[in-house]
Amino acid sequence: MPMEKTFNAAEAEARISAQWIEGKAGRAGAHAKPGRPAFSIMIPPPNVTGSLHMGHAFNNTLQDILVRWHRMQGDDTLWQPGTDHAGIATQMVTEREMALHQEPTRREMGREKFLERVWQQKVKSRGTIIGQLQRLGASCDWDREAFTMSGAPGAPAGEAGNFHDAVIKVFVDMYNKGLIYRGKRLVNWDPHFETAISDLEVENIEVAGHMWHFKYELAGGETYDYVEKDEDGNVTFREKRNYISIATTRPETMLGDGAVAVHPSDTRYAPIVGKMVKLPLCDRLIPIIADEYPDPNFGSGAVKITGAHDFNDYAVAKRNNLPCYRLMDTRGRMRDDGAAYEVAVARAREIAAGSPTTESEVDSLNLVPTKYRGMDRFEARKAVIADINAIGLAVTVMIRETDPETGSEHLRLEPVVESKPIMQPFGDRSKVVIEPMLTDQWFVDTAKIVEPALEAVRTGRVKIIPESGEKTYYHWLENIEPWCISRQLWWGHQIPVWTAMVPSLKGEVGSWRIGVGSEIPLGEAAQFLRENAYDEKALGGQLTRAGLLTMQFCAASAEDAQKQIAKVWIDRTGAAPSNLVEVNAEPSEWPQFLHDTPNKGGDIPFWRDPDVLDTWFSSGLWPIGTLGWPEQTPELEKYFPTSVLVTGQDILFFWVARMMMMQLAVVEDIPFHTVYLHGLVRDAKGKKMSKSLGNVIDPLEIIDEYGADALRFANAAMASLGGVLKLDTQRIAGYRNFGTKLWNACRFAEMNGVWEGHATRAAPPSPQATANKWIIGETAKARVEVDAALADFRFDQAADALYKFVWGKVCDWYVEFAKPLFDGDQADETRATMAWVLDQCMILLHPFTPFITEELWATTGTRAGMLVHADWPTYGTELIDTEADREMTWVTGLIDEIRSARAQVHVPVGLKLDMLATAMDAQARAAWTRNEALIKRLARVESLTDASSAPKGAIAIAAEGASFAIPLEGIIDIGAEKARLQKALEKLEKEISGLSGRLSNPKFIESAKEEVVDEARANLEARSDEAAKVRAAMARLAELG
RNA sequence: GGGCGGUUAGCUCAGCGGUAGAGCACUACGUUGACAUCGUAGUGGCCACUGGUUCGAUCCCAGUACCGCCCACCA
Repeated sequence: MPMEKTFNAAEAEARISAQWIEGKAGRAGAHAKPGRPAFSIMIPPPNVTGSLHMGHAFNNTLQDILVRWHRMQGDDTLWQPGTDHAGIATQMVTEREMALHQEPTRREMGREKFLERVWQQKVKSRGTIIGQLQRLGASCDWDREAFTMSGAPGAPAGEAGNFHDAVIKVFVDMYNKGLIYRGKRLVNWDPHFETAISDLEVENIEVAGHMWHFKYELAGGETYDYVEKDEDGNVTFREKRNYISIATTRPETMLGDGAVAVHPSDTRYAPIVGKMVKLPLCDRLIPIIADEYPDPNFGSGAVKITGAHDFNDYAVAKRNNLPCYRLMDTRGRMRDDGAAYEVAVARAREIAAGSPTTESEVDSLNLVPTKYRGMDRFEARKAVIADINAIGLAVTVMIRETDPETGSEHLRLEPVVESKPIMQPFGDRSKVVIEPMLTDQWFVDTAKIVEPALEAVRTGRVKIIPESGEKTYYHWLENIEPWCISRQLWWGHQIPVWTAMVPSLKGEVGSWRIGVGSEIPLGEAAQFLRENAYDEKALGGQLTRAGLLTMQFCAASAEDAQKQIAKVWIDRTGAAPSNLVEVNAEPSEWPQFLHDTPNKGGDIPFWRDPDVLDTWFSSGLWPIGTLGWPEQTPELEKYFPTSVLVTGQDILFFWVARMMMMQLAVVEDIPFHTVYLHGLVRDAKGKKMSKSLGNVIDPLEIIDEYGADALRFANAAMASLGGVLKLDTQRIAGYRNFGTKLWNACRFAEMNGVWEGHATRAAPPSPQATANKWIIGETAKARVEVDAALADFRFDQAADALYKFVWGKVCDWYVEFAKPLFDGDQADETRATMAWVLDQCMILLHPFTPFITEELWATTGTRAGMLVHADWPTYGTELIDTEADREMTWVTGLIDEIRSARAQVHVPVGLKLDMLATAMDAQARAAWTRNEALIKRLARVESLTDASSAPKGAIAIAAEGASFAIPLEGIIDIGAEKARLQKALEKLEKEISGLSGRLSNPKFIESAKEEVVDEARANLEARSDEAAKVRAAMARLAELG
């Protein structure tokens, strides 16, 4: 059956994809050859939130190119597929979906039911994603598909796996090494999702904000001389004041102020440092303190300090031992819990007066005045501003107003409100304003594990491409902050830490209250207990049964935790706890357990931390986790560290840096040798693709319209290093055409019986015809170029080389040369050559355009196997015949010249011309003779005869070693020919003047490299030669008039 | 405020010491033994600006302007 005119992508892709999958073409180690190295890539696991977008298509195309390339070379290749549970994003998507279908809310459902629901979402999205990857042609090992939450408790059937175990083990190990700790810290709190998030999940966006100025009055009616001076110390302003002026962009937080801070060097406030001010709207006094933080040149130079709601203020509060009063609940509303305001504020005054307290007590005190309780934070802001204005404590300016009716002037005081852009933090998922919130969270002590990650890149053990990525990497890691890894979500790996009641040792009670209200970070306490608890002397030598305390146990399972708990009980009391019961408790309920125990009904409660881990904690273990760690599997042995990580530069910190730190911390090895970072895919205009802009391009739509190969080739061609990748469908269409071009070259071959009698064509033939010799050399050049480009991750250069070779060399020239050759004596060797060359095109293009090449492979011969497992060629320059190369350059150059001249002089395309050779050296003559049929056909020349000189009215053609003339009196457009020659001459003269200018400069001769000088001389000679010929032709033309 | 990158043909981008290339778009011609998802020929560039290094700079260096991106606590 003859080939169709075009490749039917829609039909063939589905069929071929199924063949690859069923034949396990991407199986780990498929087509591996002895003695070849391993090559492995871990897919950046897509989130199970929906479907893949163009960025994924791009990213996975590059991976597949590398994987197919290595597999064909015989490397033991693994491309590990899988998906990421993406805690916050997936929980969000699922809840959105639930709302859409009027299902019960998450809280109504309860944790267990909700998790079942999310698993459904996971299954659905996973199916979509895997289907998309397969449509793209991704040759992953589908039998190894992984999921970052596989094997988690509650996973439905079919979701078994060991990733969860690996994550838990790492947590436990890192905990035991003191790399993970729990602590009450100010974290970024997302009031929408009601969870802590890491610094990286916060987007700082500039918004139009306001700054309000309030007066805080000195206590006891005191006053002071407020004096401003200029740089020279001259007094510029003096006033008796009874207040200090503060500025704020967040007035509602003033309710939780713990102090007003001024810079120690600020002479304006020196008289009142240490004095107390009355906190407006609150029945509290707060001190004026001196701290380095305030900038005396900004605003009034005095800063209100709200330790619980601002990162800077928190640092100041810590330094100065100020209480941090939390004002908001988890939803960002003003607190409405705890004791009545009067009671709370009374206690706050006691604390301020020196009454001993604990961090947990301070946290439990609700100092939001009754009026504001329960208000949304932005409502509270308005209310606070209004109330401050009402009591006259806003800083005001005097405004002169003219009454429009009476025309009378009067003065009015107006509060100072500056409008200014401020950087406001938003949750990257929720898009709501992030609230700094003082909560108990788990942290990775990144400072302790960062150094090996930095070192690995500094020493070149891990290479980041492009290099600029390394700088960014250093910059972030060198300034790394503790990583908050706990999330108050339900979907994720639950933190493997249990809290249990254990008997307290003497002296422990009061000082060792661990859990809510702990004085010591839990990690430290636990470590201390591990180190000291069994040494009775260290803890006073005696057990007391008087009390119980909470102790935390980090364990891989509840059973392990129970064993640990029992051991502590045995060590302390000599007996295991009678009735250890696991209870479910939210953190807010923990204090109840603390107070209701001991021994309520004889049960000893223990409970698990309800929080889950940050998604990136688990995806940070992707390389080892997917290979079966902690078991020492053969795959781990073989494929780890992985070869390359291909990922977007936007997740360098989120993922790449964390994988580096975690792998090095856990298995003391790098996760990958090379990191290839690519830019973000944008639309044709460079705009970010977003649903709201409506410019999202669905990769499946592109594949439907142009085929997967076209998308893939476009992706490869776009993959230049750095910057934004603008995706243009016109370009994709162009590469679809490229596929068609190859298809039709094969179709031409088929029509000419090229495949017949050339079933085996693994080795290049040894033809006689120059054109055949030449194309073999061109093929070798292409192979060398493609390999070099891919070795450097220059997908664009590889794609470019292939495009130029297949279209520019094979189709434009070689197929045309073959036409006359098929009619001659060398028809058979030409068939053999073309069969081989087209095979090479398929092989070399296969990593880029796997579908069409696989289809052609099957169509054009009887093959031992599929193209996906064909051998990648290794031939190189030895296949280049320099003589043939030179000759064909001469031939194609001559054809170009004749065609160009014909077109410009408006010779009818169909007209075959007689040509004269006015000069021809031996080499030129030989070249002509050997390729006469080719030149005649492509240049539409009827005959060539020798002539002593060019006749009048002829167009002149110059070639190396030869001059030709085409007599066209009466046919040619003399004006056009004159113009053509004039233009050619101008160009030549420009070149000549440049060259001779250089050559006449003695310094050039002296300093330039010899070969450069020689080249310039040769060029000058050649150009001068040509120019002479052109001038002669112009002279002849002039005679014609 | 700090860091990184960019500025080359109408558009999207390569090139990166010897005075410029591709694809698309555009123009003209074209049913030549595969291909109109095509062919042939062409038009189109003070390589952002200003200095410097060099025999020679789009390329190296410094500065300027503009544009991106990332990071950052100025209340």
